Order: sequence, then structure tokens, then C-alpha cells
Amino acid sequence: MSGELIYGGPLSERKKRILRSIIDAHIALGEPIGSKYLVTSAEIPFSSATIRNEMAELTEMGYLEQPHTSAGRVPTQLGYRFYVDSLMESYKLTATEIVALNNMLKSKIGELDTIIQSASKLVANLTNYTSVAIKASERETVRAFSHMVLDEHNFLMVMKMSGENVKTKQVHTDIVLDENNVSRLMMLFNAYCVNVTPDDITYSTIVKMESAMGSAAALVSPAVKAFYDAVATSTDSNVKFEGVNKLLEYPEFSSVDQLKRVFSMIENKEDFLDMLSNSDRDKINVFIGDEEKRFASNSAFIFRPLTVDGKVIGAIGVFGPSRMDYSKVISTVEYLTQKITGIIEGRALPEPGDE
Amino acid sequence: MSGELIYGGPLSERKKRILRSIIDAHIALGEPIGSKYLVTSAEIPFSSATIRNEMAELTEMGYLEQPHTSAGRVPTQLGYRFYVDSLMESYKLTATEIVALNNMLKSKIGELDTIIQSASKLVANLTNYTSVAIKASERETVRAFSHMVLDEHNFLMVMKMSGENVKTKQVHTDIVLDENNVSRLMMLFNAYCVNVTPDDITYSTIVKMESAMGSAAALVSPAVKAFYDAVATSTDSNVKFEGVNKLLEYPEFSSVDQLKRVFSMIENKEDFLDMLSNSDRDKINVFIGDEEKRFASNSAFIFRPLTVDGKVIGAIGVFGPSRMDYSKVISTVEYLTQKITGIIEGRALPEPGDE
DNA sequence: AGTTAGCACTTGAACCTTTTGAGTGCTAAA
DNA sequence: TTTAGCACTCAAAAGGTTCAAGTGCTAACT
Repeated sequence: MSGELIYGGPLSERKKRILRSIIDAHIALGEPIGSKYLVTSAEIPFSSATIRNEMAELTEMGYLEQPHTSAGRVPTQLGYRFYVDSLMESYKLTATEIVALNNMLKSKIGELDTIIQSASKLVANLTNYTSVAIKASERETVRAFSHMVLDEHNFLMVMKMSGENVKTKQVHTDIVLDENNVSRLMMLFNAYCVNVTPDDITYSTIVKMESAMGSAAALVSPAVKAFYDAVATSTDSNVKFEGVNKLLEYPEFSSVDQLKRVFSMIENKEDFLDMLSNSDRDKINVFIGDEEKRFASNSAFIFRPLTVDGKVIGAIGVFGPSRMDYSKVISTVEYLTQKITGIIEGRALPEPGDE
Repeated sequence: MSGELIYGGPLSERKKRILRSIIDAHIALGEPIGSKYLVTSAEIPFSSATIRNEMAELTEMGYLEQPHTSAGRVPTQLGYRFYVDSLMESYKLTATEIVALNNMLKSKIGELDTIIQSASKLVANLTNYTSVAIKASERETVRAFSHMVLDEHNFLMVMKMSGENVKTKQVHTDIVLDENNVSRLMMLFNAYCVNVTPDDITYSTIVKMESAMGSAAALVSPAVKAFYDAVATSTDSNVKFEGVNKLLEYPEFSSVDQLKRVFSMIENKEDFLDMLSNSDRDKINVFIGDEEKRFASNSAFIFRPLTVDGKVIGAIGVFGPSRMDYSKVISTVEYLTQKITGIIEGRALPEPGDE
């Protein structure tokens, strides 16, 4: 009875070594691993009988399980968790990989949306798993309005948002515009609609603005709509997947039933946002699917939030089978998010050689 | 020997009726249809033996085929084609469906990109197939530049594009901005970069602009980059899918192999753009997959280009199994595209009751 | 006590055979 | 021209056998 069920408990060095070998092998092969394999290929210096004893105990402790009596062992969720937290060796990105990452970063500097997405694409290609790009945006308000008249019937409403960004909306009206009435309108917006959430726009505000505009009252309504759109759409964060078809390559998802489960999970983007908000904002998070939760079994989700000034603005992650190449994925995601936050916060461009 | 292989050839009324019943039934059930079914459920007033004879001829003529000797008949690509072109009854949208479509259209008026996408979502939900939203954009140029200073280090570059739209790009520089130097910069752009494609920007233009800017020469480079981005990204059209997971529900895609094929097709967005450019711009196009072409077998793609002033600006379509509910899909897509072009061309909003 | 060789046991996967039944094509009669 | 009837075909389902991987346990060994 040397085994106890306390997580991260007293595992002998030998048990750790065996556990790690089993998980490494399972990640690479995708099949249950038996004692014989460990002796021959993983070069554990003990007989298969000894290893079997150890494996039996690891099973009892909850780190491994058997699909059926006569099969090898497969890591449990707990097993993977322990592996990720304590056993795994960290993967060193190769020079080629670093170059690819840096090139991408360089060419995309400037636009947050696109940088997150291209990073996500790159991650999907480098890791060969499905990658996830999350842009979380909190409820923004407008800090200042300005405008630009485009032609007789269209003007551009420019809104400096409470974040660092600027939004523009094109507004069309049937009445004839001039610099004069549009700038009056914007003064009204600056008076009534600064730091205001969509719910704060009351009908009486609209009436006030309309009466203040006099003959150009018809301008108010489309402008308010544009304003509303800008504030409202800023709240819906989005989640995008890249390389979903890569999931098809992994045997664990090769039955249609499982595919359905995984796809319906991917469909449910809120779940990913939930996970993001329940996450640790300063490090890599690893969710490993287990049977009971909403999370599809034998799948895992690894991601790293992107923060600016302590606020979570999004995340980059990877979704795949739970037998994932954790160390490689973690290194890749870590590297990218580090660099991206660096760029966002205005630090120097990444140097080809630095690491 | 009454049958000939000429497409749309001399099919007796009875043959047509049988063919239509088979295709209808196959669309509904997804299984091969046998003579017995036609007698009992489709109420064809002949004995199964007679029907078998007719079916044998239809098979010889290429409209039907048998998965194996002892199975019922399944429509061939030619069969579907004939069905779509001549046999199908057109589906009447229900009142509920029309209301759903109209509501969506009303709420989204104004932004072409979003209207195409929401329309696509709606189509996916109404038809229960995967829908496709294509935004085709030809190579645009800038017709006029203007600007807006945001703060000391940032200004907004506003570009009226050769289409009807306006693009804005935020430009950041390290030197201090003022109204004066930015407006001078924009005058230069208006002089050098109007109606210019990305390839026309030569190094000498940049040098000229830089020397004209004098001490504010550092402004030129980031602004040119912003300009370049605006013209360059306007060329990459995009194809977006909605409800991909619906494919999983159809038994024809229930083997992993077939899923792989379909997904790799979906991955290849160029193919869809190709189909768009090879399409008839004024009507619904129906591509029915056959064995040999790049198109995945037993799948079909129905779409309708969106045109404004004779130019194709995108398309809305549906991708699904070749046993698709053609009439419903066609009606839905047709209705939506009609309304959308109406809106784009500035005609009245859709009335709840009109059709 | 820890390790290992050996062996009986379990069990899914692979393969083969049989059965079943849906559906056909053809012939001969109406 | 239509239809009843029947022999025939063939995939899918059901059942059975073999195979081999892998285990757990016992007894012997260090």
C-alpha cells in the first residue's frame, strides 16, 4: 500500500520515470502502452514484470487506466495533469521555428486583430493541431467623437474608444450634409454620449438631441444607430479556429460520434470565453478534458491570455487530443504571446536572434 | 430502345414522374429507393414490375444508378441535373421563413460585409446545410485621401475607395504631428497615389514625397504602409463557411474518409472563388459533384452571385450533400440575394408582406 | 525485500461463415 | 402493355473461431 491518492503525492523516481515514458510514448503513438514496449523501446532498466507491478500501482493511484484487461495503459486526465505540471521536459523551439514566428510578427505589426489571427494560423501550422484565436473585448465606451464629411449624404463618425483603439462608422442620411450641421451633431454626442453604455441611451436623450439639431434633426437617428453599433459590437468578443481539419488526422477523433462532440464544442464559442475568464491571466493554462464536464473527453485546450495593462484582451491557444505534444505546444504559444504582448506594449521589435 | 442518351431527351411522362419520385424520396431519406417503395409510398399507379422496367431504362439512360445489384436506385449527377433543371417544383417560403429573412435584412442594413455574413448564417439555419458567404473584391484603388489627427502621435488616414466604400487606417509615428504636416502629407498622397495599384508605388515616388515633407519626412513611410495595406487587402476576397458541423449529420459524410475530402475542399477557398468566377452572374448556379473533378463526389454547391452595377461583389451559397433539398435551398438563396441587391442598390427596405 | 521468469487468463480485433432480406431481372400469363 | 411470380444476387447482420497482446499472479532467485 505504498500508493496514496494525493495528487502529486509520493511517487518514487522510478514511478515517475515510467509514467513519463508511458505518456511520451502514448503522445507519440496514440496507442495504449504495454510493459514490453517500455523495456525494449523506452529502455527502462527493469524487467517487464517489475514494470507491470509499478503500472498496476500507478493505475490504482489514478494516473493510468486500461481500455480493457488485455490492453496496455493510457494516461488519465490526472496523469496528463501531473505530466504537464511536473514531469514534462520543456521543448526548445528550433531556429527555423523561431524565424517563422518572428517573420510573422514583423510583417503584421500594427493591427491587433490581424496579429492575433495570423499568430493563430502559424501556431496551427507549426504544431499541427487546431489553433484558437480569442479576442476578448470588454464593454467599451466612447471617449470622444469627431467626424469627417465624405459627401453630401455621407459622413464618417470617428470614435475614440475607452481602449486605445479608434472606431469609425459611415453614416448615411437623406438630408444634405455640411460641415456645420455635422460638427454641431458631434458636439452633442460629445456632450451626451461620452462614457455611456448602450443601455444608458434613453429616448429622452435622443429627443433632446433632435430638438437641439433643429431642421437637421433627421441626422440624429442614424448617428445614434452608428454609435450604438460601435459600442454594442465592441462587447461581442470572438473566437476563431484555424486548421480545424487537422483534428481529422488524429485517430481519437476518427469516429463520427466523437467528431460530432468535438465540433459541437467548437461551435459553442462561449465555452472558450468562459475558460478564458476562469483562467490564470499570467501563464499558460491547460484544460484537459475529462468524461463528465462540458469538455469533450480525450481532448485538451492549451492557451495563454494576452494582457495589456493587466487587462485580458484576448488569447492564443491550441485545441487537440489530450495526448498532445504539450511541451512543444506550450513553448510555441508561450513564445508567441510573450512577443506579442511586447509588441503591443510598444517594446522593440523582435530581434531575429533573441530568445 | 425508346431511351437515348441525349440529355433532357425524350422522357415519357411516366418516366419523369418515376424519376422525380425517386429523387424526392432519396433526398428525404438518403437511401437507395426501390420499386416497392414507389408503389406503396409514392403512390405511382403501376405495379412494381412495371416500375422496375422503367427504372432499368432510366438507369441505362444515365439518370439513375445502383450501388449494387440488390439495392434500390440512386440518382446520378445527370439525374440531379435534370431534376434541378426540369423536374423540381419550386418551394414556397413559409411566412415564418420570410419574416426571419426580412428581420435579418432590416437589422443589418448598412454594412455589406456583415449583411452577407448574417445572411449566410441565416441560410445555414433555415436550410440545415453548410452555407457559404463569399466576398469577392476586385482590385480597388483609392480615389481620394483625407485625414484626421487623433493625438500627437497618431492620425487616421481616410481613403475613399474606387468602390463605394471608405477605408480608414490608423497611422502611428514617433515624430510630433500637427494638422499642418498631416494635411500636407495628404495633399502629396492625393497627388501621387490616386488611382494607383500597389505595384505602381515606386521607390522614387517615396523619395519625392519624403523630400517634399522636409523635416516631417518620417511621416511618409508609415503612411505609405497604411495605404499599401488598404489597397492590398482589398484584393484578397474571402470565403466563409457557416454551420460546417451540419455536414456531420448527413450519412453520406459519415465516414472519416469522406469527411476528410469534404473538409480539404472547404479548406481550398480558391476553388469556391473559381466557381464564382465561372458562374452565371444573373442566376442561381448549381454545381453537382461528380467522381472525377476536384469537386467532392456526392456533394453539391448552390450559389447566387451578388451583383451591383453589373459587377460581382460576392455570393451567398449552400454546400451540402448532392441529395440536397434543392427547391428549398434555391428559393431561400434566391429570395435573400434579390433583397440584398435591392438594398445595396438603394431601393426601399423590404416590406414584411411583399414577395 | 526487491526483482524476475514463467504461465494461465482475459479480451478486443481480425477473419471467416452463415443467415437474412431487400431488391432485382426475366419469363410467362393476362 | 402490364403484371404476377420466381430464381438470383449481394450487402449487411449475426455468429463463431483464431490470434496475439498484455495482464496479474506465483514461485524462484538475488
